[in-house]
Amino acid sequence: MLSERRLEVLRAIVQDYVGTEEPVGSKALTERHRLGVSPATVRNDMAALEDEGFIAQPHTSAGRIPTDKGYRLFVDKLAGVKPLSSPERRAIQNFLDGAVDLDDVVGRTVRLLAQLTRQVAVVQYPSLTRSTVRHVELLPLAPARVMLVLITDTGRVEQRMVDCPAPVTEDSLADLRARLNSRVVGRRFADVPQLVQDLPESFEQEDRGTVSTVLATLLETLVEETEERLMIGGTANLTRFVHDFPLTIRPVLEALEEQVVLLKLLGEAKDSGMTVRIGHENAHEGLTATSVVAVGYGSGDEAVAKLGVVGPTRMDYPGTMGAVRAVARYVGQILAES
Amino acid sequence: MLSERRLEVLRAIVQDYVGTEEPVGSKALTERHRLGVSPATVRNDMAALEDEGFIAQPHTSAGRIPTDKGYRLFVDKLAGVKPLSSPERRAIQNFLDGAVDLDDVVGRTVRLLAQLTRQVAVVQYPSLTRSTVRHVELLPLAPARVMLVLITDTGRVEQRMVDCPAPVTEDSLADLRARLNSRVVGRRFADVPQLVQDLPESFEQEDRGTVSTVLATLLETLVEETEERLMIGGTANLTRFVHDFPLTIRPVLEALEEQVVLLKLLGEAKDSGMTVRIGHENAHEGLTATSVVAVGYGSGDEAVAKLGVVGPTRMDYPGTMGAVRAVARYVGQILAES
DNA sequence: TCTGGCACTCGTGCCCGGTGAGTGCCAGGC
DNA sequence: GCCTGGCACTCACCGGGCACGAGTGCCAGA
Repeated sequence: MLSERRLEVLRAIVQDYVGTEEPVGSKALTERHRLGVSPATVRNDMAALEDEGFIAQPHTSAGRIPTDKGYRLFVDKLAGVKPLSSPERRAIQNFLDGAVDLDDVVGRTVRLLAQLTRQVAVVQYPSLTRSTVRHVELLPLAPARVMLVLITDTGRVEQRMVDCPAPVTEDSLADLRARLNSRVVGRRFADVPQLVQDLPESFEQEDRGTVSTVLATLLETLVEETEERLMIGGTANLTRFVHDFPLTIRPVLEALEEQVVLLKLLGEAKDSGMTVRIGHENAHEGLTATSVVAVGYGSGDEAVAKLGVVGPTRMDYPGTMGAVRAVARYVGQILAES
Repeated sequence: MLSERRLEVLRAIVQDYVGTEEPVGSKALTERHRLGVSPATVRNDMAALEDEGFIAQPHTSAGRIPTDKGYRLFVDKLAGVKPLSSPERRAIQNFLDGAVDLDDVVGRTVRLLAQLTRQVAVVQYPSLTRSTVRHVELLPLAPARVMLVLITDTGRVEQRMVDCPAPVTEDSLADLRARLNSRVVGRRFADVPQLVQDLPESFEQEDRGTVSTVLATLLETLVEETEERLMIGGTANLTRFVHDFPLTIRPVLEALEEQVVLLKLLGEAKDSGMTVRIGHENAHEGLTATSVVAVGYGSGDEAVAKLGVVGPTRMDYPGTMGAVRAVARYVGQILAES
């Protein structure tokens, strides 16, 4: 195992490199940190750290930079989560209050997170299947056309157009609405399919077609593809690193445009607690130079969705983790209030 | 006025520069185009074009590149709109069909436009005020809490939570819903404020507070700030020009993140016909190296919103204009069907 | 009015040596 | 046994000098 001092050297290297964005040498390290030993000793420690694969030098006669493995050790053992300052906390609250609907909440959260971390922010809408049903509405728009509106306890509203096989009367629609709601309100969306399974049978023959069509549409909205939505922001922050990954920016932007990739990325994060994936730990090859910090959020103790940031592996992990966690908590509160 | 041949030279310069991304010289020009004259003659023409401000040279002993004024002349007089190939048309239709709701339509449109033009695509949601009301729904979620849902003929659905001053009965809510809808359904949202102006007066004293609150919320959703929404995509295409504007990419990304800027940009476009704004014609300083091609779209003959692309001034104008126009038409069709 | 010729400009690429940051190693000291 | 100062070595980076060539403007002649 590495000695205490060597870990300290690694921590110093990570901190300096994150700050200066330049390979750090033994002399600079002893000048900027009170390690209590000479550069020569640090050099020996650095050689050892390099043997273990925690740091590397871009070329001979340059300083060292942390490897993915080095960052991993730093995040796991050496760094805590830096709590936000109280002005920052107030700013978060002020910024998130006053959102008029869920789109607004998510939009503000993305901007806030991007601004706080100065990185690319990704916020997932509350998952339908993990939310509970607040109300299901059926609106007759034309004789054989109904709009289905789903409302969750997190404020998410989804609507679908339903083309019925036959004209529907106002009365039978009201009937369906009432019976549907009595079964599903307050239940989790994930349970809805089995809760409504036998519903068509309880209707008159003539309405069964309509009921089945409506239910089919309802179930379709719960399919993963349509139920998962997200918003991203702060992509301009990618350009902050234009000098050290000028062409790496492209695959990242491309990955960010692929909702599938992002959803997978967030999906891989643990449901509870914070997940940090560093460089090559990300499966997607466009993101091997980036790290992802993600955390679940929800109105209660259970996560209904995830949010996080994407940035270069050389990021301020303690600060980023602090901001991500704090924002997730506040968003949870806002959702619980609505 | 410029002679026919000089215009031809300008056209050739624009085409070559767009293709090669490099300043074009007199010799290369005569080799690649059948101008019927020698390089020396072309040089004289180029000198004249430069005097008039249509082209410029980045430095002595380099070829010429078009100026914003040169592109302007090219777009206005020299270039047509290039119609799409029929496979492209089919691809558009296939891609846009199968959208499940408006979000999906807009999302697909953005991706489609970005892919076709290989540039950044911007699509505005149908404006509320320019759409007509299909239905207004009031859902009781709690004794003194109502969800207001607006549905437009373009398929856009907006919802707002309303906290009422007093508990509302199911009956009075139904009453309000009925009276409200009878007044506004089929009318334009822009006219709604005056249509509902005297509505509270016709209610019992005890319900007036609730009615006013609901109406106030309704009117709030029509305020410009919340009513305008848009989606962008294809930002990864910006990196295609990383070698010729490596740091210019940042202000562009920043501008794209500012919804306000984008809305203003689209707002400046003409309601009917296509608008092309080139380089410095854009007021925003982050966008002086980019051009915007925008066009209105709508389910009928009137535009309900705009869409377009943002790209470098050195873009394929005929192709881009063709793609933008075609996509706008198809989106209009899709909206009309829904 | 067009053309070929010619001198000139100047950005680009390349080589090259100096500089300095940083390293690895080693002998000596605590 | 671990730490330290000293020392030779490596090599990226920087700036100057130089050749090259694309492209131009101008002019005389057709």
